[in-house]
Amino acid sequence: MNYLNIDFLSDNTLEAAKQLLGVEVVTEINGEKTSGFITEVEAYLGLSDRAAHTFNGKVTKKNAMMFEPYGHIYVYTMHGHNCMNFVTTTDRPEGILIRGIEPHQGIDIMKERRGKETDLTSGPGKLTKALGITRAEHNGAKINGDTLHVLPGRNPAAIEETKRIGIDNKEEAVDYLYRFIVKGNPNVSRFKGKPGINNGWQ
DNA sequence: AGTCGGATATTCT
DNA sequence: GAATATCCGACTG
Repeated sequence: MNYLNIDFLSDNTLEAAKQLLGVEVVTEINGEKTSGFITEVEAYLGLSDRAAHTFNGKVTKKNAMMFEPYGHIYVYTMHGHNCMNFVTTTDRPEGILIRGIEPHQGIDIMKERRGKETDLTSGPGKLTKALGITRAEHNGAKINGDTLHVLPGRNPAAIEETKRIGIDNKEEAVDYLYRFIVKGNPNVSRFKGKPGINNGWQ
């Protein structure tokens, strides 16, 4: 398979986050293949970012994976949901939260896992469930390893930058424009309005 | 269309 | 015992 080269995750996390938009994420679990194109991401910049789990270099058992080199996957649970991050850089605890994808392969399987027909992957907890991402299987795994890989996918027509979601009590960090979405794609958190032409893809 | 609150489970203090 | 990078249904307008 021609997996996507992920060396672009090694340096600048904000740039890497934008480049992830449109990338196809594929999981294959018990022979069931599911995938989707990334539509929404958020960057978390380690030491200096008050909203990050690793702010000020805090290390816990939960966030230890953020200190691994780029290409590792960090999965944590909260409120009973899993959230998936791609770890970036080699020397800093930075990463990118995958918040939304557009379903592509195995849509029927996703509907079954989600127990509903719509809004399959428009949020970080939703897409991990649709793709079958679990802490036990995927935390600490590597991108393009046994359980998850990425393919080139599509290109966004335009990228929109917004404030991040769900960090209202993080003081100055609430204003950072570290959330990137495919403009006009409905598979993102709190989508309002009408989808753009071709769902915002080129 | 927008806001609100309860459910939820794992980790950390 | 508190906190949390969420989700969904039930309200109101």
